Amino acid sequence: MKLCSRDELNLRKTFECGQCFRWNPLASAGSYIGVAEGTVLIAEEKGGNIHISSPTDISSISKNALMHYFDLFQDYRRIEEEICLEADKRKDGFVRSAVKYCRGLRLLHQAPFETLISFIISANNNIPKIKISIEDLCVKFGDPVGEFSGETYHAFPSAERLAGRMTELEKVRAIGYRARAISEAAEKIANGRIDLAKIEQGKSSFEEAIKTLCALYGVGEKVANCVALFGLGHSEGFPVDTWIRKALKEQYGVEKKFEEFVKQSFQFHPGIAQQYMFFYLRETRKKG
DNA sequence: GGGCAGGTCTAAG
DNA sequence: CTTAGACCTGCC
Repeated sequence: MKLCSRDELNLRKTFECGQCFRWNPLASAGSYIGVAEGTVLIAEEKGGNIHISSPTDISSISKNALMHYFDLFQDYRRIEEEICLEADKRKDGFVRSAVKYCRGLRLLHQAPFETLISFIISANNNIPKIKISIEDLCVKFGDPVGEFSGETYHAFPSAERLAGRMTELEKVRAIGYRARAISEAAEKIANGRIDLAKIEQGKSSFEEAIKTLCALYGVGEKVANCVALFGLGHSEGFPVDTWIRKALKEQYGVEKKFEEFVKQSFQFHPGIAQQYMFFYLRETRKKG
């Protein structure tokens, strides 16, 4: 189905900016395949538009759901302007450059549990290895949801599926010591000790969401901010990782109390601004 | 083969 | 409250 104009959504930037780990490029240029909303989906550009299809039955999935998943109900032109206006006030050319570079990048609304586990895995790790672990996790614990080009695709496993499976979790490729954090999080969610739905945007404050997430073993400030932003819809999320930390130091001379500075300086769409900076940094400074 | 990777935990001042 | 070390493991 036709989703939107290609001006509104850039697939490469959206899928490769580091917010998600399960969308991969297909052989046909510019197309991506991934599992989202419980289905195998293919995203491609056709005649100036973005189309979504599926090798399986896609009838259960509404255009509305996809619009929400790709954050298409938001006006990114206006968001970009507001970020730039704020940046201009402090003569911040760096953010303006990042915004310009990232046009078409959208923040996805990803499944809360998948986001939580994915970013627990991301700690002290690198992207290729994160993807290996998540893929292996899905193959070993997730339901098969479709095939394409001779390959089977799997859904992200539920908390119930992962709870109490420590021994098997330890065998997931490249997982290492993170198995314990995944196991504990899955158990707390499966038995209702923690309810991710209750800390989504609109149902709890951002601060409450961060506090709840940080109570989980293996979840610190950075991971909590990623989960709040990418999985729970909290636009205030502003993950401070090694790249952003370096930028805050180089661009603004900030070396500590990042949270304070960020709250003061990025009042408009902090999460989107952060993702723009992150992707801009990574793309322009690959390997030094 | 040592070092690094979208950090977090723990122990100690 | 701040800070140093350890930490699974695939890849360079």
